[in-house]
Amino acid sequence: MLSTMTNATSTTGDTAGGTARRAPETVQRLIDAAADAFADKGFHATTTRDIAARAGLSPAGVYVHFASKEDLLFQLSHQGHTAALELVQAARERAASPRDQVAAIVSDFARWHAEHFRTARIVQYEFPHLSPEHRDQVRAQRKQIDAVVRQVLAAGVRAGDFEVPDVPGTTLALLSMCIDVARWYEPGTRRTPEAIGTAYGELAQRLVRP
Amino acid sequence: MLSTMTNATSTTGDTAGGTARRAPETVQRLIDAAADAFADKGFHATTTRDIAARAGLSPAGVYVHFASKEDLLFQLSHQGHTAALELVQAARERAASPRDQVAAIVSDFARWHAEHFRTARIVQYEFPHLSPEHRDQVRAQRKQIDAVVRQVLAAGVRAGDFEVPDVPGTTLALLSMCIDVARWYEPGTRRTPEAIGTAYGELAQRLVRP
DNA sequence: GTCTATACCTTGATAGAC
DNA sequence: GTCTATCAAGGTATAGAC
Repeated sequence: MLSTMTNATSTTGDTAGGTARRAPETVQRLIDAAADAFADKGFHATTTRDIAARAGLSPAGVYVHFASKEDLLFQLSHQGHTAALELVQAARERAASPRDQVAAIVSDFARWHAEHFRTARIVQYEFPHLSPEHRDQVRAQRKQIDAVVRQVLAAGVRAGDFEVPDVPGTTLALLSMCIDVARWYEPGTRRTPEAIGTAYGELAQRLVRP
Repeated sequence: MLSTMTNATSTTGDTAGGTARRAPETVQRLIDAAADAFADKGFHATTTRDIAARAGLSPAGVYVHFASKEDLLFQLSHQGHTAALELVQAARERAASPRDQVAAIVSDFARWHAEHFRTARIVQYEFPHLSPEHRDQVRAQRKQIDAVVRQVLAAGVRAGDFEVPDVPGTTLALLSMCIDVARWYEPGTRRTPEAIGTAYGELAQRLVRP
């Protein structure tokens, strides 16, 4: 799937069959360090020295595992989108009716953007700083997330459970609502991530009811 | 109101009574140049050299009018938030009933985030890069926008036109929906800014109906 | 109020020993 | 696979002439 990955990072691709055996531990530590740094200061304001230090490596140590700072951002974005997609798919499978599916998906998606708001901010807002090739890959992941919601809305309309004049537009609006949580949420916000999720799930149901 | 403005930029404050007479033309040209540059590359990736060049000045010319690059970001953010607030207030005054007011506000706010998506992105997503003092000032402007929507929702509930279990939460969700337009919109998107506005206004009405 | 020139610093990334 | 040392480039901001 990630056939255009750089050599420097192809060792991360052990999700396929577990053939890779070369210590991916440092790689993940670097990704986590980058996530912290990018979340604190933004992609461009973060130095590779800072990332290396947070991971307990020398500045040069980064380049053994990643081709560039941008490559680090890509791996991080890719992991984040994968997590989000799996979350949304799991929510759909967990619920039976379109009504419950919409609530489950929106609830979990919003909650994820609150709980992981640091990662989510990078994933959503540093996207323009990816290279064109990496942007394309992430865009493909985003389309998959969008497709899940759109299909559920369409199913609900077909079943007569929903009244949605504009399915693609409403899909986008629902996802927007959740994604924007990452922008405004911070620890100590009035509501917990769980409460935000529940509230947004109910808002979604109100929006699509006939 | 902007009493804590830096000296370097206080000449911009001629909105009060028109007492300032010192060519604010170059100042605005610099702000516009910064807007273009920040939108293209982000705040931190933009160089002061680039801003100066776009405004037709030497690198040093910037510092006659602004104390720092961050100061430029603040002026730009402040102008953007002022425009957005005025837009929202105008929409409320234009409509009579809470139902029409919600539609007008959400429609215009969403449309603004599409039409001015370059400015809006800076305004919304470079916010963390403002200095603490400047962040406070912008936060105050945001609260004013939020208050307008919240009051309209509350009025609609009182009048029995709306059913909104959670007024502050729904206010936030409606604004979120609109703000996120700036993230995904780009010229050539399926729908025009006007169509997006209309669609979002209708979504808002669906969301709050009893 | 704008320029040229530049100080002074940090950046991303590489070379080569171990 | 990690280090120390370092490069070339480019960063913000200032000094001082005009």
